[in-house]
Amino acid sequence: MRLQQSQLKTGSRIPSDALQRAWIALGRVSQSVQCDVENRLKKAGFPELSWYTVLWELERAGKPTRPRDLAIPLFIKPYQLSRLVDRMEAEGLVKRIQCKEDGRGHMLEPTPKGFALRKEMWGLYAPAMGEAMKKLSDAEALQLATLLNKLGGIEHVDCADKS
Amino acid sequence: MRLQQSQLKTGSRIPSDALQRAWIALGRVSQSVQCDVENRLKKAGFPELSWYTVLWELERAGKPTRPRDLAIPLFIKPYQLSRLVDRMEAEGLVKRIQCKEDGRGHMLEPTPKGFALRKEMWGLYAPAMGEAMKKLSDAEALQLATLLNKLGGIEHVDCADKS
DNA sequence: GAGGTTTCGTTGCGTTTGCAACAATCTCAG
DNA sequence: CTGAGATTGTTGCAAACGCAACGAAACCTC
Repeated sequence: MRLQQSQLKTGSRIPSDALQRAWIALGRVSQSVQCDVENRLKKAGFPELSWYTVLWELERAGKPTRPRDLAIPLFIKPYQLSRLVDRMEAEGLVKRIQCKEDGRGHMLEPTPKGFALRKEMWGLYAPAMGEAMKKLSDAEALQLATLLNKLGGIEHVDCADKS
Repeated sequence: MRLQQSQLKTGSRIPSDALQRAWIALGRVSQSVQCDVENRLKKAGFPELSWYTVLWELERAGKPTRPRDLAIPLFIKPYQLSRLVDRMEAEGLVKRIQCKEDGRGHMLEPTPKGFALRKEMWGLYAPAMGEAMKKLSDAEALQLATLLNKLGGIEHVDCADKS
C-alpha cells in the first residue's frame, strides 16, 4: 500500500510518492486554511464565503448578471446557486430581475444592503486571509499559485462531473 | 479592492497580490481535483473518500482504535465522525467494540467487508489520484507538497475553531 | 411553424450537516 | 469518599445538500 517509486508509463495505476504527498497535503492544508477563514467570519456573525463570492462577482461585473454567467467562477452547480440566491434574496442582499432577452432566466443584482455587506465582510476577510497565509512569503505564495494553476489548468472548471 | 503591493508590516490588513492569488488558486484547484476524484468513485458506486480514510486509518493502526485517536488526521469534529461511523456500521464495514479501560468510549475495528472495500476502493482511488494530478511532474509535486506543508504547518490541525 | 432537442433554472424528497445540549464516565483535589 | 470539572461520544432539531425530475423558454431542423 505504500509508495511505488517509478511508474511504467504516464497514468500508471499507482501515483508516485511525490504525487501522493502533494495530494494529501492539498486536501489537508486547503481544508485547514479554508475552515480557518470561514470560522473567523462565522464568529463575527458574517455569512459564509460563498455569499461573499456571489456579491463580489456581481459587483465586479458592474451590471445585472445571469446566474449561468456566475456559475463557472463559483464552481457550483446550478441548483446550488439557485438556493443560495433564494437565501440571499430572502435576506435582501440580491434581487432577481426579469430578463427580457431570455424568458427562462433572470438577472441578478446586489441591493445596497448587498454592496454594504460585501464591503463589511472584506474588512474581516482580507486580514483573515492574510493571517491564514502568513507562513508564506510573497515569493513562495507566487510559486504556490503557479503550481496550483498548472495542476488545475485555468480552464479545468467543473466540480460537476464531466464525462 | 484590487491588489495592494506592499504591506506595511506582517499581518497587515490587505494581503499582497501574491497571497491573494495563492488563496484563490488554493480554493479553486483543491476543490476541483477533490471533486474530480470523488466523482470517479461515486460513478463507480463507491462511497465517499471519508469512508476510505476511516478504513485506511483503522487498517494502518493495525489494532482497534478509539475515535478520538482518528479524529486528528481526519480533520473532522467528533459528532461528524460519530455519524460517519453510524453509517459505516450500518453497512457492516466497521464494528464498535466495548472499551474496557474507558467506559465512555469504544474501539473501532474494520470488518472483513471493511478491509475488502478499502482495498477495492484503492484500485480506483489510486489511478484517479494519478489522473487528477497528472499535470505535475514528480519534482513539481514535491515542491507543491513542501509549500503546502509550510503553509499549513504540520501541526496546524483543527478544522474546528481554536480560539 | 411543428416537433424534437437543448439550455436555464427550480423543486420535491431523502440524506447529511452544524450547532448546542446532553449523558456518561473519568480525573483529581480536598 | 465526594463533588467540581474535564473528556468522550451521541442526539434533537433546523438548515443545507445531492440527485433526479421537472416546467418553461429557446433553438434548430425539416
